[in-house]
Amino acid sequence: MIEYPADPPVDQRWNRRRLRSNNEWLLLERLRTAGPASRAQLARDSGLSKPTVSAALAALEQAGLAREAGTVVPDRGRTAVLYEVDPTAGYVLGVDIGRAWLRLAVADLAGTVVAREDVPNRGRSGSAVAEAVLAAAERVTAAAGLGRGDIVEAVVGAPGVFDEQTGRVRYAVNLPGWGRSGLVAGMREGLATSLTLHNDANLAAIGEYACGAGAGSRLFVYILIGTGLGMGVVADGELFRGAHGAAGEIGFLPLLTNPMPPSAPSPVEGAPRRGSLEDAVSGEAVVRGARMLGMSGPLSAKQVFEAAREGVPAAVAAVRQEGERLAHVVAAVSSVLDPDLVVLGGGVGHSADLLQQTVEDTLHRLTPLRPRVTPSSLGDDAVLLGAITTALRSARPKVFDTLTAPPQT
Amino acid sequence: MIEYPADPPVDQRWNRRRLRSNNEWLLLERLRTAGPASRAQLARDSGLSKPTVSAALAALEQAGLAREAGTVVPDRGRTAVLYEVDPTAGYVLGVDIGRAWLRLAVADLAGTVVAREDVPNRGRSGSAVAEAVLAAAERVTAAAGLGRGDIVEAVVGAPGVFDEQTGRVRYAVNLPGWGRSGLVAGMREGLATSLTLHNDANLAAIGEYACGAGAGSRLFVYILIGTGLGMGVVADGELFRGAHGAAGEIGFLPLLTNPMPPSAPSPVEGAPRRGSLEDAVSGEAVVRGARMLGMSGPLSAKQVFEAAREGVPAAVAAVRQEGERLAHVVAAVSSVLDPDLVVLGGGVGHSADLLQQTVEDTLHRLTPLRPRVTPSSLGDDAVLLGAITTALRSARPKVFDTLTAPPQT
DNA sequence: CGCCTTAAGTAAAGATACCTAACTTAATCC
DNA sequence: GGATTAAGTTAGGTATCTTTACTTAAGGCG
Repeated sequence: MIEYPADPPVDQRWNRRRLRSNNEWLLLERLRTAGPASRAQLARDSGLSKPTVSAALAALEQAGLAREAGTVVPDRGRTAVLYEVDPTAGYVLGVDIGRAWLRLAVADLAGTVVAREDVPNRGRSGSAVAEAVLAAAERVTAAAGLGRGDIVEAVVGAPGVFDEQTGRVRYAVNLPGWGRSGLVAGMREGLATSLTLHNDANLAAIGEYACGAGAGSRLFVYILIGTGLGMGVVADGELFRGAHGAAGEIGFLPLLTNPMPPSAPSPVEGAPRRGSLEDAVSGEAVVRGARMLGMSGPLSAKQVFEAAREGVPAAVAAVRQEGERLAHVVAAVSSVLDPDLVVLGGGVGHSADLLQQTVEDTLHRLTPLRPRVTPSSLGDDAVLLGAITTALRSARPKVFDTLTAPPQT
Repeated sequence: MIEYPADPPVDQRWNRRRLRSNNEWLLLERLRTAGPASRAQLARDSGLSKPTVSAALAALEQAGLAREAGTVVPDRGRTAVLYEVDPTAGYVLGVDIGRAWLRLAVADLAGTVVAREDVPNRGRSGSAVAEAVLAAAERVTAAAGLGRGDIVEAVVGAPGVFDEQTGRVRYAVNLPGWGRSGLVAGMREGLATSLTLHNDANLAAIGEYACGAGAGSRLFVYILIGTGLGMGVVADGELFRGAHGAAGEIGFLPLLTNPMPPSAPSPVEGAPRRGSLEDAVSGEAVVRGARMLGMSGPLSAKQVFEAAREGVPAAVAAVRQEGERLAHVVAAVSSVLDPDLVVLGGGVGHSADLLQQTVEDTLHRLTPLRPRVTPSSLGDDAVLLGAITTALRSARPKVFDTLTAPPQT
């Protein structure tokens, strides 16, 4: 690292000096994904020679990145010493800023959650949310027995599209004041770590892909139906962002769905556009539909679904209509992206079992490109787990670089 | 290559033995993308030392992959010897199977077309097309002064989605008999090279991205509007395929467009589904729209556009309606993918200048996510150039591996 | 119990490909 | 014609990997 210019050219990564480091990284990744293994085992699997593996593992152990993990006695021959990744080499913070709840969790490098806190969030405005996040982050870090410096990376999920250039959040329809500039910068400063803000539907997609119903899918789509309507796309394990990070903002799809009168005009800044798909498919639309079909009294989407489960005809019909509308969304998305799996999540997604049949039947009518459609398996934790997964992705190489860097003079 | 197992594990690519080879590859790529350069220049740019670069270039020249390209006299100092990629180290074949024309071209490794042939194709059925392709490939290869063995890679573009597993083409709506099994295998055998079949809209997208209007776009969408309706998506320079290679089959979008009566029932196998978007937006729909608005006589889409250019009111109105329908397509695609550029190509795309204003105005009404929309710049050659680009991509590493492989005993 | 077999792990020697430093070559400038 | 500058080469040194051969530690067996 010393003999090369400060800003090494691209080719530099191929240089011999990095070969050692690269092999160490590959061995560490192998340990992480394939579990504990002996040095001889690693040598066989990686194609490296035994002496090389021994040397690399000694260096990794020295750096605090790997550790011994017991021994195993083979059928014949000498006892093998197993090694595993040391998950305590670094920690990450995940935050889910939802309309009703703030959820925070600290996880170690293996992804194990070591502390968690859920805080009610209803009614808070932009800057109050940012302050509440900072306070809760402080508490949850302490609860994990950690200090600030132990958090290598923080990832925050929230509605809207964050624009790195202006430092503002766009399309954050359901969180008043969240679009204000400087909020993210403030949080970043307060946490004193690398912090990134992501769209909640995108993180939920990653969460569901990494630890939920989406595992192993080649092209995975997560549709978040709740207060608003969002979508996250994971292609070959990578989040699909689009040119401006706004991929999946399907609230603006001009679709041919069954008739649904627009919501009443609203003076609230940033409320869903009347007549938009978001307005026609989100939770509140289910309520409107049920009212049109004759239900009365104070209603929530949840109550409509419960009534449908009990067989109340108007509720059943309202749910069927919602299923048909959703099928149009799935059909549109499928014809563009060709996913093999669509997961329905969010408030309405919780009742996806009620919707599934209608969605599948309608889909059959609409298009020959029909992906599998299933309900979310992580429920309300999808965003939080996605935030942790995303944070781990950037934290792991960062920790590796830090701990294997040559000692400074 | 000899000391390692036949099927080397993943990590193997990091081994020292491959370091040399990798650096040679990187230097070659640098020569290819940044043009001729001296060895000292390459050393500065790549971060490798002068002796290493000299040795690598000697090996590349020996292998026939690079060659001297004149000299240059700097302001002061010794004359530098320039090197460039040797484009004659291998050739590729690109084929565009269109409804009206077969287009074939042979290009060298630099992408320069060295022979080309266009053959009328109207009225041929599946197996006749395959035979015509083989015969024309034979002729065009000979015209380039090459034999079979010189063609390293062939890429064929055609409508429909090719399924590697069954060996059949699906959704090839406008090419009767093209869905028959074994056609691709037959062509592969007849050409005696590695041959792959790709969707025509996908290849056109790659062509337009690599050498046309899409250059430099982060997320680029090409919409092919002609006999049918297709789309290709290029994200960060890579084609986006979807889980089953059917991404971009937007003929099945359930969209809310202005009214357009479905085409007359057709007994032809595989004709566009009546009432589908494909049926409502493709070239033939423009004709139907014009008839509804009062135009009569034998009409083609081209003629309607020409009439609109001359100001015939019914034609102008028909074109405006087509523009509105297209805007819905662009709006839907944009809300899912968030592209920064949409290029309109194919027969209708040729008249994109007439459509552009309407598309932009309608888009404005529909959504805040508005990508740039421009007409194709390659016209009818987009598919062919995309095929060549795709073929080059796999041919280049293949040629490199072949020519740098250690001599067999 | 000691010896054989087997497999894990280590030590020493050899190979490769890189870097640095110093040199040679070839051009311009004065 | 010599100084200067930059291209390219030669020679020597170093890091990292592989190979080969060895040591260590376990179980099986006569």
